[in-house]
Amino acid sequence: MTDAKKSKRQDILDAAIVLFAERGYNGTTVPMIADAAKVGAGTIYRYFDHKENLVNVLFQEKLNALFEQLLKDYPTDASIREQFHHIFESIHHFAMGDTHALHFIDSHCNEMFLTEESQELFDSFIEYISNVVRVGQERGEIIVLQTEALIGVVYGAIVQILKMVRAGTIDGSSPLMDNLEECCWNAIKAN
Amino acid sequence: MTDAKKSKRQDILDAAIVLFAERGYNGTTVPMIADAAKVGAGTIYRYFDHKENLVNVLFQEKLNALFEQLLKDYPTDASIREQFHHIFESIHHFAMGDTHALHFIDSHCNEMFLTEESQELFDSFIEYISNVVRVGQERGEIIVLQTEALIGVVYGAIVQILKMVRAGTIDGSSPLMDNLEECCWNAIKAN
Amino acid sequence: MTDAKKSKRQDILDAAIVLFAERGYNGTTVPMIADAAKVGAGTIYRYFDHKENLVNVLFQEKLNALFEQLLKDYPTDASIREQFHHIFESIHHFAMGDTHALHFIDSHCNEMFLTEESQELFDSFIEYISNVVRVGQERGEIIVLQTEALIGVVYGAIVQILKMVRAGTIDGSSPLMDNLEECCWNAIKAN
Amino acid sequence: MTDAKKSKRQDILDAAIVLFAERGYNGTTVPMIADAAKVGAGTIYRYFDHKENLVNVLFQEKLNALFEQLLKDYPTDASIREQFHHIFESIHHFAMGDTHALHFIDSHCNEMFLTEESQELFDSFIEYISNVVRVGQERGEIIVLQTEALIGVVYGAIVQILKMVRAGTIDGSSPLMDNLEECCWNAIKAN
DNA sequence: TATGAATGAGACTTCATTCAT
DNA sequence: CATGAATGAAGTCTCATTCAT
Repeated sequence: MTDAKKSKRQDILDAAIVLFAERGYNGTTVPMIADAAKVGAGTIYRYFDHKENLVNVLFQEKLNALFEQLLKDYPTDASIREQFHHIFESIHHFAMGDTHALHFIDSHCNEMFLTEESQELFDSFIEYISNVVRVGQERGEIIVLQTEALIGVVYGAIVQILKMVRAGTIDGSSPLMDNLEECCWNAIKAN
Repeated sequence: MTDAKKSKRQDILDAAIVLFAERGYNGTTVPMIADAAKVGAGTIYRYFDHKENLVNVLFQEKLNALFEQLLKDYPTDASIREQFHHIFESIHHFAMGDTHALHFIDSHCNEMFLTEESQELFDSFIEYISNVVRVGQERGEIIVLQTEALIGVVYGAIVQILKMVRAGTIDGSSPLMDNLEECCWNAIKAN
Repeated sequence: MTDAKKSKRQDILDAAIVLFAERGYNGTTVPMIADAAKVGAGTIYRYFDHKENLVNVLFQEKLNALFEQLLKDYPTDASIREQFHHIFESIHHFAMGDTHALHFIDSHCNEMFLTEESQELFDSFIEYISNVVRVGQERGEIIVLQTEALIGVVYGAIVQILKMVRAGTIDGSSPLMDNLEECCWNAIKAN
Repeated sequence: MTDAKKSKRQDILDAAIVLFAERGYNGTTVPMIADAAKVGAGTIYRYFDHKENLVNVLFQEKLNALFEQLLKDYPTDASIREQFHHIFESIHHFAMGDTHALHFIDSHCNEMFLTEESQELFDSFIEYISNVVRVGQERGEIIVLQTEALIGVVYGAIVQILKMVRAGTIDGSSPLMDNLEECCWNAIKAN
């Protein structure tokens, strides 16, 4: 009771993301979630139509949170390098604050149980970054190669780094992360 | 009988890897595999003790194949840049020849149903590349940062690129891939 | 709801013992039990970990009930003949009250799926009777032959008689049963 | 090869009876039998239509063997006591020569997979002994009680004794067995 | 004749979902 | 609202039986 009484709905989401991140959607049972959330199994169905609904709600909420983080104080008028810094830092900050969210998003973003809405949201997230890359290419700050490919390089690198932070393989604090940001930038910067 | 007489065991493995890559281990049922392999469900159990055994055999076979590809004509005495080229090209070549294998490996390498043997094989694969990075750092060809982190950057980038090739988002042929190799190298090269 | 609200657990046990007694453990399927108990197949697994657990619980419950019957009003200080009467009557009474229990116990007491606990319970039951025989031998009331063999004679005879009562071959009411008790006693009495 | 090369059919029967006696019909798989008999699983189906056929053939062969043993040198004109001796000895001898047969017969004689023919054969075996008891009752050598009940006492006792011999609990050699025969006789003799 | 790989029906068991309390 | 007992469809796995060799 120290922490107030968050709504059951939130308890369920909080329990589910940990399990989905660790065991995957199909490896996680509804009773597992209920136990972890300390609610009855039936209660989950008061808040979510079914398991697929739950995972989609979770996916969208987390992606929206990441998106929000990204848009917060976005340096629209800054150089692409500075925008890149903001993006990297936003994702990093997001992953630090919500240990399982980024891994959950990445490991579920291609699953067939995602609704069109979920997929579109993910696409729009990628698209947002793509635009930055495209502008960077136009401005000569970023190497001119197929945009999607560059996104892949950077997205893949960042997500992998943060997975390793989550796993404890590497440390997620500033000095190293700043250097890794530089690495990622070096991968796509012009020249 | 027109085409050949591949063993049923291979039919099963071939069918399973596609399904595991597309739907994940837990999202794939044994009857699905049997149907795709055009064998009876019971036949699968002649060749594999259980589903977990099947996924582990597959994981190890594919990882060994990747490893072989990597070791084939490995330029031990070349510069780290040339070794990096060989590694990138090997993985690329492997992914081109076996569409689902790399994605299967990457999406299952942290699952709890992998046996110790499977995990150790994966670790030894990562370790092999780590050593290259380490030597590169000693020789001043690669930036000096925590080795694991650099591996993460490069591994994440490569795998993500090849996932996108598999998905058809980007084209896996030479000119682009050579450039992407350069991008990855730029991420970790000294200076 | 007219009749009472026995617990599902008891419904399952009641259905299972009939089937196990009639068809044996391996000849009885879980769906058979579920149908007979008028519950869903899954319900059985709320109360019992697996089929083996169910048969062991049943074995121990019935054996404990028989043991209780045996110990109830046990004439510790009476003659061995009187103790024998009590034993015979207890088993008879038990078999009359629970048609399938004795046959179930006898036909499953050597099966490999019984846990050590189940086997020990059965052994302790036999041991209890053995002690009576031993004392009878010491007191000169019972013939001096290997105790186990005498137990076999009497146990085999009683169980077979009660199987035949169950099958309807013979009638389980007093006059005949009293005579059969005398027969069994005659088999082992001294002189 | 020391022992000649018995027919495969016999190998199968020999392997099957051991397994049926130890694990029951339903607890024994056809591959188990094939392995124990050192034949291919398919071979079993050359000699027996199906598993049920096998168990019925076995049941009838063993019962016929027991019957033969019983009829061999049967002392038709002797006293009932002497006939009883012959019966007891025959069964004992049969059980000694074929370790698993009696237990197999007893533990399968009420199963639902027995054909009518098998059941009738068993009934005729019991009937044969019943007639002896009946004559004994008429002659005043055996107590006058429902014949079936007396059969039950004696049959139950004998079978249980021989099960215990098979299990090694008691020793099946002469001095003890003669005494146990006397016990069984005492159970049913007149006065 | 003998084999054992192959099959698929059916066994045991799990789990998403419902519903009486 | 919340629960968790109950359900049965569906999953994993076994095994009696067939059939190409």
